[in-house]
Amino acid sequence: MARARTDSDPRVRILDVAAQVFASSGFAGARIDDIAERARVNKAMLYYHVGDKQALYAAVLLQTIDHALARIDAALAAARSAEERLRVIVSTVAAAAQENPNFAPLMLRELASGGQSIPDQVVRRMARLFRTVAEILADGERAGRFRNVDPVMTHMSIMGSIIVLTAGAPIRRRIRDVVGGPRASFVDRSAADIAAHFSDLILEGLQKRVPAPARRRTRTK
Amino acid sequence: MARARTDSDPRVRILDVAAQVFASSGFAGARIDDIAERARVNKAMLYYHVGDKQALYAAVLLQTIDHALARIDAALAAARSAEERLRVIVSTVAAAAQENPNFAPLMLRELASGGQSIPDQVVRRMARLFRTVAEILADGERAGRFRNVDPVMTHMSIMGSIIVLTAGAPIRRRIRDVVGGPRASFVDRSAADIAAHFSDLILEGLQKRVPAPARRRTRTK
DNA sequence: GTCTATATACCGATAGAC
DNA sequence: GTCTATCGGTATATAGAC
Repeated sequence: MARARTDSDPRVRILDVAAQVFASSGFAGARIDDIAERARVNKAMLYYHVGDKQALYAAVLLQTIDHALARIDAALAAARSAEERLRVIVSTVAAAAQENPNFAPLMLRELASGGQSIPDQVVRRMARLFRTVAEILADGERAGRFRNVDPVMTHMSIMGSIIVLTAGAPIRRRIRDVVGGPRASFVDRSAADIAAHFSDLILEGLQKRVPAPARRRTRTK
Repeated sequence: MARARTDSDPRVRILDVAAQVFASSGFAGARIDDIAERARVNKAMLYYHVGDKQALYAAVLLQTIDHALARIDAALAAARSAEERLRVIVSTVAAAAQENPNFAPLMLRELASGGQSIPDQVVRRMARLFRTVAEILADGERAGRFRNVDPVMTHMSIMGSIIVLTAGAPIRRRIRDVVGGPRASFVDRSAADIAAHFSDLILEGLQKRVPAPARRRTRTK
């Protein structure tokens, strides 16, 4: 025991491959035979080590979100102001999503099925992330930097945008082929791009601002 | 012919039920037997009228996005300024998503699978919506009302947030049960709520503005 | 712990009677 | 146009030898 959990560990390979297959085919579309073959283990061994399909899926979800949250925690340790902390969250989630291509699809599929098969362990981790963001928003508001916004709406807007932006690359590519020529920078977005543009957008949107010397008319409605 | 396409039309019932089943179970998880039974048609009749599973799925996607786009077009006809037009898009998409509970899950699942099975017809409609939003952003920038932002990022941020916000209700409910008590207004969000909060956020984020004078320090914790 | 072989069930699609 | 019956393929899961 205390064996290094490297690629030589069958369970590590299985979870790795399973994450990939579940992400691209969904739970119902994933094939145990496929996962076993690609992980170079016998199918019976897969059942022996991880259990049935549901258990495998739950393990994949837990591992995926844990990895992302660990990154966020580490990055958040150094951040101070509310603006900075929010920016760190956006850039770290974007980086984690880009680094692990399975993250966004897995979350999107769970979102689509109403999160019925999300284990409680995973829900607790999601709740922790929400609490963190809510605290940041409250801090920023107390400091007079942020407007008063609904934390739930804001948190889901942030996470939703990052995840959709990350997972949207293939569809953007198809849309570009229809919209027309090789429009510059239409498709390929690095995590840094996504983080920069989006945290700008959201931070501008949150910031308390002087009603702008009412040029002429501000609102239309 | 020229028969009214009401519930008495088997094809209408089939597409209706299929949208629901594909939305909640995904393509691989959907069962033809299930769809046929719930649409009260014989399975062989389903194949006779709509074709195989892929054709049925494509028809569902097309019908779903067409219905949403028709609403947007109608609502957009009356809007003038860039701000107003963007607000109309946000509120109409939110309303359409809330009204048709299959819309968000179907889009999320396609997003997760990279849109491989989206028919070209549907891609063209998505491209048209993108073009509309891009024009609004360009108009607003020309009028000195919006900052210069990337239209692709912005469009996907907007659509992603609305869709995630709409589809996120069940997961919010699960998170609430973990985060704690019946926090007011944590879960149930009307389309109007979503549209109002989010279009505020995005419009503030886009607006050209004078920054607020920094108060003091930022941190409480 | 590892693999082969198989139980068991289901699902998409169609043939063919009426 | 409508239905029954069924083919053929494939999926998860396990039994049992080694």
